[in-house]
Amino acid sequence: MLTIKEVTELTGIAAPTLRYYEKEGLLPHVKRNESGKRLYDEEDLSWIHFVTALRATGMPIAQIQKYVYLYKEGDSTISERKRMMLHHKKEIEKSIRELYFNLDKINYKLALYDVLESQIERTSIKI
Amino acid sequence: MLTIKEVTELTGIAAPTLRYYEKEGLLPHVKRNESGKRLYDEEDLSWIHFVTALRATGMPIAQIQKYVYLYKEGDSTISERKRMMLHHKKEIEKSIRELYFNLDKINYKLALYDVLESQIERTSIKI
DNA sequence: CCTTGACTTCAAGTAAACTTTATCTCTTAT
DNA sequence: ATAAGAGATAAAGTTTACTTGAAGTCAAGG
Repeated sequence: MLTIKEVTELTGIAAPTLRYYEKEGLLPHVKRNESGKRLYDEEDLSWIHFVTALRATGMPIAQIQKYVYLYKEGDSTISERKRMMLHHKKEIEKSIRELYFNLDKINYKLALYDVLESQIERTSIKI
Repeated sequence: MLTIKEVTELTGIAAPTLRYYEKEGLLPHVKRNESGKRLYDEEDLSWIHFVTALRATGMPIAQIQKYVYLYKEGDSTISERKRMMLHHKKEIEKSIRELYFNLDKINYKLALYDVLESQIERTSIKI
């Protein structure tokens, strides 16, 4: 069982953020010791990693809340949770496609700069 | 020359957002007619598309402001602008890599759901 | 004992990027 | 001549996701 400090060191997530996630219901079943301090086990850690992956891929807190709520409901919600993940997978793939699409535009801009710089170079030689 | 309404229809960007971008200095040289209404030409449109690409790839407004400021300074800032674009290109590539990395985790989760569902199916058949 | 350090809670504050609202002006169709 | 519709400005409001601050609790070390 890890303290909140150990978890911040292990995950890089700030303690207030961990508390915030828990308060918002993103981290089910985090335990406490006798005096009320948080204790994280392996399962908590894997929830944290999972939530982090969802956040890093743009899933809003509210949607993760809903997912965790379904998780708590038990096995009867498995197909809905799977549907959520499938949908999110498609959203990530869409984000990646859009990033590539816009990356192309940046690369085009960079190519223009190459042309511009070589023009300036040639001009300088002429002078 | 297009009115702001025509530009919103062409680009899908709301009029207040176009005004906001201009006020923040992201759109240089947008002209006005005699009565003060905005008129956009081809160059304005390509700025709008460029700014949109930068925003869609996560560049903050403040950084775009700086870029446009450099652009207004003239040719002497070409190498710095190119450096900015190169840096941003690397940031986009990093985002893409991170999305793929986290997509893997989602796919792993989905695979778990497949296993779970087939288990439930088999259990049902047994009963 | 008592102070220090690591927690706790709750409320308020922050940052970024828009968006909305209120008020005003101008052009045009009736 | 006037009412509607498009557009302008400035200021305030909204949303999302944290982050910070204030105030209190508790166990351990000097």
